[in-house]
Amino acid sequence: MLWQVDPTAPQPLYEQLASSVRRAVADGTVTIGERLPSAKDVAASLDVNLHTVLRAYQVLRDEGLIELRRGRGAIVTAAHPGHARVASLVEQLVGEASSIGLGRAELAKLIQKGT
Amino acid sequence: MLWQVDPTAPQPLYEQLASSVRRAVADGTVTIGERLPSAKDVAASLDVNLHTVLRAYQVLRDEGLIELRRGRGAIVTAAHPGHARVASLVEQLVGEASSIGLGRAELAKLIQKGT
DNA sequence: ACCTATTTGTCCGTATGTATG
DNA sequence: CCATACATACGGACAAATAGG
Repeated sequence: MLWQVDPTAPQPLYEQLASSVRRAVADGTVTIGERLPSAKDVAASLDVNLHTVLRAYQVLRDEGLIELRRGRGAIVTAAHPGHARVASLVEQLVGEASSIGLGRAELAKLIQKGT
Repeated sequence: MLWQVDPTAPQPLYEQLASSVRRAVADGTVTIGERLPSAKDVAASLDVNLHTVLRAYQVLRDEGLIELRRGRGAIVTAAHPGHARVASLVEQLVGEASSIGLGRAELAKLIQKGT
């Protein structure tokens, strides 16, 4: 896959790295079930710090696009970044809402009304 | 406010720090508009690393509980952690959904159905 | 069952940048 | 102009989970 990083760009490196993965997933360069190269390898090949790559991976995990596990690496779990993000947010939202006593029906109303 | 950290606990330090703030907000020890002590001060007083405190603050920002700004610090923006989190998620969700062509009505249906 | 290598997770330290006051 | 405070990036160290021999 294509990794693009430009140290002079206004966006942080970790965000550029995350975008590279999102782009690759979006255009089918990498597909569900595939494993991304280890953060160490990416860092070495791009000459950026290991932590910077790990941070990008964690961003993508929070978006629901990949799954991260020690010893295993980063596995792509969704085909469309946008959909994965929405699905992830819905899941989190339903969980958090229930913890303050809001069910799906109340949530639906709340969203439809516009806060 | 009360900062509790236990290096031997299973939870990460940054999560323990975030919990301390959540607790303080929940019980009214700190209120909306108040500023949390600078990450540097917290780090020094608890003898933890600056980044660990900053990470905790960033978690709380993602939850919608505080606002972070360079030079200004961390300002509490919500009275109830749970509500802030839900509101933050709703806001993000509506935004992300619209970027993939989903409006509030479709979202509401999607949430009500249960994935 | 054991050991080793791999890979992410956390924490520490340092340096520099950027926005605020 | 200068001090404050968060943001990013680099580096190193160790822990924990996984996979494979």
